[in-house]
Amino acid sequence: MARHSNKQALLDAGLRVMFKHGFNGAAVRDVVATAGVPHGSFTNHFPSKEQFGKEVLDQYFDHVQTLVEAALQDRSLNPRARMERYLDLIVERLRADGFERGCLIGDLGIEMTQTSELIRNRLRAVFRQWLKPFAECIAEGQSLGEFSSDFKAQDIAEYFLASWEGAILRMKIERSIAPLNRFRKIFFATVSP
Amino acid sequence: MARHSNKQALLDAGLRVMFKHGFNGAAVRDVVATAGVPHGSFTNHFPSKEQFGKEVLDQYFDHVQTLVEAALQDRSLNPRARMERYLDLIVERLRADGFERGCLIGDLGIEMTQTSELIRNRLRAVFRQWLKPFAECIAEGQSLGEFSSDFKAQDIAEYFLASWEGAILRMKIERSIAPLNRFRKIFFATVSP
DNA sequence: ACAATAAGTACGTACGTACATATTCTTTCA
DNA sequence: TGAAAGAATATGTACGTACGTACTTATTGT
Repeated sequence: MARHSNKQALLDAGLRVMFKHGFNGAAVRDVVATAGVPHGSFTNHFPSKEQFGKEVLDQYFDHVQTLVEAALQDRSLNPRARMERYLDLIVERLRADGFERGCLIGDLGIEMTQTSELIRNRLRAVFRQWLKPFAECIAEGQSLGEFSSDFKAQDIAEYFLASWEGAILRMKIERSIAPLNRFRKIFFATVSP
Repeated sequence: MARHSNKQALLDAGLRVMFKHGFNGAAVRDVVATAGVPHGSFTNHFPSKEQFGKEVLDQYFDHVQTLVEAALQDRSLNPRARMERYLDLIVERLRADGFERGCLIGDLGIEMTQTSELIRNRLRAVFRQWLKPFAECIAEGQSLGEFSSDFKAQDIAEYFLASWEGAILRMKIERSIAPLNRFRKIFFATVSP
């Protein structure tokens, strides 16, 4: 497969178009035009638009995981600072998009859970995998006294990611960084021991 | 206007169809079929699908506001108990839908902020109005020592509603009440003084 | 009488997908 | 090593359906 195959171009374009118009609003014709590839390539590589969406999600989550690793595996930082670092990385990207785009995981979670079991099940697996390093990080933080031990580390991680998605939602509506900063400030202050 | 005019039937059906398929996935034909009214009624009452979506949102928010008032104006309860009561009322409705439907405000916030300034601006106004009674309730709770005074009441209210939307998002993916309960438990425990 | 609502149909376009064919890449064996 | 065979990818077009909206005429209510 070539370095920049049509399939890869379609996945990249799909991410961009789905970010802007959502899954239902992302027409296959828009995607192939954005990718600059002929129409037939879509049919060749993807049996359906639903499967295409699932693969776009997979690729997006791969990218998210590189950010998670970059932040949470930085042993030069304490657990809490690692999580703040993760938010830094995400905010950097959200700012680059003018706070117009959010998170594809949240976008598909809102739009597709009632119409595609394929994507809903993938999202469930994504969350499970996404949470794991955060739960571990928080558990370590608890043993260092950085996080309250009133709750299970897993529960705090779930609360953290879900609330973060809520903050991004509000960010999209306001097109402002304020909801993100508010979340950071209150979350870290309130989950301290 | 009759008690059950076609316009009202369309708004009701629109809410149902948009809950299931989102705005882009809600075809006008599906809406009129669900409403059991002829096709022309849609054109008569709404200049565009976008305007229709905005009116569906308005009506939905009217309903949300009745729940806010029912809970937050119950002076027999303390501020914190009033907010828990609000969550009770919402959870009751979410459970009735098998945790498949979420909140239309969040749904449109994810799907429409990049494609409809009409709806985005309406959502901004909705949030402003939605927050107000919560900020007042929290301020009262702060004076009673029920909420931490480390943050402005307004900021806690924003954090509360945004994080709640995040919990609903996760609920939709998992089709489970767990994310809602987790939010309640951790939020109220952590924003205590 | 007039305005508002109801109703049916039709238009031009956009949709996801199917399909036939051409080209490129990979594997296999003399 | 090199050519033939087979698989994967590339490409253009066409199909049947669904889309949002416009338009004309009827009915109701004041």
